[in-house]
Formats: sequence, C-alpha cells, structure tokens
Amino acid sequence: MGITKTQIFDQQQNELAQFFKILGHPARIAILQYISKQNTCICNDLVEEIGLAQATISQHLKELKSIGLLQGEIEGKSMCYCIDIDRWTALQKNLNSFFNTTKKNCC
Amino acid sequence: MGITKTQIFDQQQNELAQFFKILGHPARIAILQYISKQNTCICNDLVEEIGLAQATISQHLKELKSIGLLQGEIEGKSMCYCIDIDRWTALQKNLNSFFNTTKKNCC
DNA sequence: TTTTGTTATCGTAATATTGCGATATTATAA
DNA sequence: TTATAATATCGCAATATTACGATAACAAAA
Repeated sequence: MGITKTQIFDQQQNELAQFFKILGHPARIAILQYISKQNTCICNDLVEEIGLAQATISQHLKELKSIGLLQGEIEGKSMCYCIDIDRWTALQKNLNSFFNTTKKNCC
Repeated sequence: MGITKTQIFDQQQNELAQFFKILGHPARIAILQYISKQNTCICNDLVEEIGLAQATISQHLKELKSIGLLQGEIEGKSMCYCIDIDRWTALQKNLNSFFNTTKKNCC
C-alpha cells in the first residue's frame, strides 16, 4: 500500500485534492507569492530568494505548471515564469465553490 | 533529504501550506463532503460510504482534526463528527486572502 | 567555435504518506 | 461481569515526496 486509491473517488474529488496537494508546500506558496510581488517575471532569482537548490526549485515550478498555474516563456537564456490569470481565478472559484457547497451542518 | 525545509519559510507560508496539504487528499475531501451532506453527524458510516478500512478513515479524521476542521463528540458508543463552522469560515477567508493578495502580475 | 549562464532532467538518499491488519480502548447491552 | 460494537492506535509494507549533486540541453556572448 502507500498508493492513494483514486479510483474510489470521483473526478471532482480527485481534481480538487490534486490542486490542494500542489499548493500544500511552503516552497510553492513562496514561489507564487514572489512571482506575484514582482512587476516583471522571474527566472533564476527564485533560487537565491528562496534558498533551495536550483534543481529543487525547478521541480517545484514543474508541479505548479502541471496544474496550469504557471506559464513559462523563454527570454534569452533565462526562463520567464508568470501566473496564468485565468487559471488562477478559475481555481479560486473552484475552491470557493467547494467551501460554500460543503455546508456547515453540525451536531 | 526528503524533509521539507520549513525553517526557511515564514509562519504564514507554512500554515497555509499545511492547510492545503491536509485538504490535498480525495478521501479527506470526500469525508468533508459526506459529513456536510448529512443533517445529523457521522460516525462509522464513513467506512461503508467511502470504502476504505476503518483504520484508514480514522487516520484521515485525525488529520482533519489536527487543523481544527472537525470536532468530535462521543455519542453512546459511537463518535459524532462535525465540521467546525468558525474554523471552516476562517480557513476560507485565509485562502481567499492568499488568492487575492497574490496578485496576477504577468510577463 | 568555444565559453558562459540558465534551466531541465536524472539518479539517489532521506523522509513522509497511505493503507491495512491486528490489537487496544471504551461504552453500552445482555 | 461478560459480550458486543465503535473507534483509536500500533506496526508494518508499499509508494510518494522532497531535496540535491551531477549532468544534459540550449541560447547568447566572446
């Protein structure tokens, strides 16, 4: 065992969990916050700013890309990452919908 | 390695990531949805409803309790779980605040 | 072409998570 | 008291995640 039994859950539950999971690491939170603070886009600065190895940052970026939150553009020899606005807004809507429909029935 | 370097992030980032992480499993999403669907509170039904072993469900409930989302009350020989409304609302606010302050500056 | 700077990927070690059977624990019912 | 039912915890196996060094890939600069 050790493998999540995704097949017993529906697509909405799996997708939602996947979003939450990817956001569930402080480095990825920090990356999103840093990108959003800059007017201009980010490349290697994240390595210095955050203090993880370049390979590690690259891996985190890849995961954020995997749910469509980040877009990357080649800019010379460096990479310019930015947040995908539409995706960002859609995700926020999604999560709010989960919070709102999961009503607060109590004992 | 393998251990998350929490010490290089601030408390807000770690806490936020922790919330996301705990919500980042389909079983825990399903548990929250199921509890919220019932007028009355839940006990052992989750085991049948969700289809994971009792030990596994109990573990997931423990994690949801760890961030304060669930409250449990002893009711006879069974356990009655419910969503903590205040906590739920506070968490939603928190996440929305993250989404809103992480502005959408793009390349 | 060679060098340099930047990012991605591979391989690996350390740790965490998931899931479950077995076994406590605890409270009601008999 | 003894049995029963519900939940929690322990211990383990399988898998996933995190982090990083080494190295590949690639584009601009020399």
